[in-house]
Amino acid sequence: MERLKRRRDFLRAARGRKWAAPGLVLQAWRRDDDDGPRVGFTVTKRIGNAPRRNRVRRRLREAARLVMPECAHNGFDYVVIGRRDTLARDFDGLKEDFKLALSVVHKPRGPARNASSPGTRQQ
RNA sequence: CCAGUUGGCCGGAUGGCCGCUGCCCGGUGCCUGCUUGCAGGUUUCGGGGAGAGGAAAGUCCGGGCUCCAUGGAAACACGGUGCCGGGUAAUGCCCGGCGGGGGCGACCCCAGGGAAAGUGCCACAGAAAGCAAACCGCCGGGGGCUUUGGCCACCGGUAAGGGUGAAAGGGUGCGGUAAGAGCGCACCGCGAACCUGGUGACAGGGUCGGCACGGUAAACCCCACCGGGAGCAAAACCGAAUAGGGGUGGCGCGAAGCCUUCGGGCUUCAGGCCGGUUUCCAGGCCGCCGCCCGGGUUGGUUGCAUGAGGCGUCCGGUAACGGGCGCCCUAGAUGAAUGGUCAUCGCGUCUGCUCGCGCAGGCGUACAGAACCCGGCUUACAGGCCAACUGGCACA
RNA sequence: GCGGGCGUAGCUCAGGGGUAGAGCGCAACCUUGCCAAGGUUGAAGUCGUGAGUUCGAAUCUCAUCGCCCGCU
Repeated sequence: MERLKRRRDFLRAARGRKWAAPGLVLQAWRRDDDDGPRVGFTVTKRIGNAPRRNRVRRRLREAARLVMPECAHNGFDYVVIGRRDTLARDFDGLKEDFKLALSVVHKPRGPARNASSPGTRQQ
């Protein structure tokens, strides 16, 4: 699975569809081609100090490795954003969050503006 | 056994399943080169082995390394350090000592040079805050008043007593005196030169002086010593791409020679520029200075892990540390690997049962993530281990 | 990686060794038929935290915590 490394790729994904789950936030951007899916991770300083951010990123990376081969679509760039609750979330729940977020994000168009509003149910 | 001091050490373990990043070996596909079966690069598969810390942190000091073309000398400025001796590549670090302070003690703490080089400040209170003075007092003198106890002002002598303050011009005692005073004496403190011990900081000793010299330098300052700047996103190479810039203002465009397509170019001298400033020497660069505008690259390799390295042992040294010998090689990422998950156990603590050994259950298991590399310092940290020493209690 | 700045009343800031201040805001009262404005009075502070220097520290020094900014 190819990783996103450029800042502009992250900024472009942020303009795409979003879904906030208890353990993570997913952003997706439909590219023009149909090459394999790509994924990037964002864990900000607000999450905690360096070891805590490392653990969050590693759990998200592992979840992506297990979930994406069957659920991700070609031609998409995904950005997974860590949350404070990512560490507390149990791993099976984290994988379910990921699957649900993928399915929501894949839905074509929908009511465009409130695409991210279901995420507010957490807090 | 309880309480404590100092120094050192550890920083969970095992297994199953699935993964990540380098390295080595073997196979496989592709590309390139030619010496035509080898070499190099790369894809993928299998096997082996390695993979965060005591602080990796804060970035507070000291270095290595690289660049600023480069080195030296002096002065000034700026910054830092500040008892003595030693250790070290070096330090503001470490060790040992000296002096001062704290603790019954083991032991701990101290930015600890200079206040007779100069300047500043010492609020309030107080008579007076740095130069000696005198508010209430105390004592003497002559005078006035008087209820014969004294009272009043004046002129002197004093600084013992009172009060203020953080601090009032040595302290305590005795003598002395009208009252007092280093006025005299003893002890303590202070100062000076001397002697002795020590490498030294300093300590000890007697002698003399007869008190003069308040505090503050983490106020300015003086003295001594140290310091060029930037930082691995340094820097070098390969590849790609673009450019070898343009505009504008000021100053300059000097001399000689040569060439010329008459725009100018080249050489030498003069001149200018180059470290925080100035000067000098050596050296380098070529219009100089200020402002504005524009273009390209955000790939790879090296740097990049053998180092003031670690461990063991012997020797020297009180120690920090140094030396000899032997063994070992121990992370190398770059949107950034070193993991995810499950199970069992360990450790600590609480509750219940139990005489107890134990059993069951709950909770907790820290601080924190390498980014060029070392030496220190500081800060954070669940829980635990070891050694030496101190005080107390009990027993022999 | 390198460097700089700021933490003082609810908010914005003064004060740079000697009793912590200003403006806005808040409360009470006066004024008015009522409100606003105005006036008077008042409350409100571990001066980010901890050590040190000093007789005395918001102020000077050191350490530490948090926030902000710049350069590469």
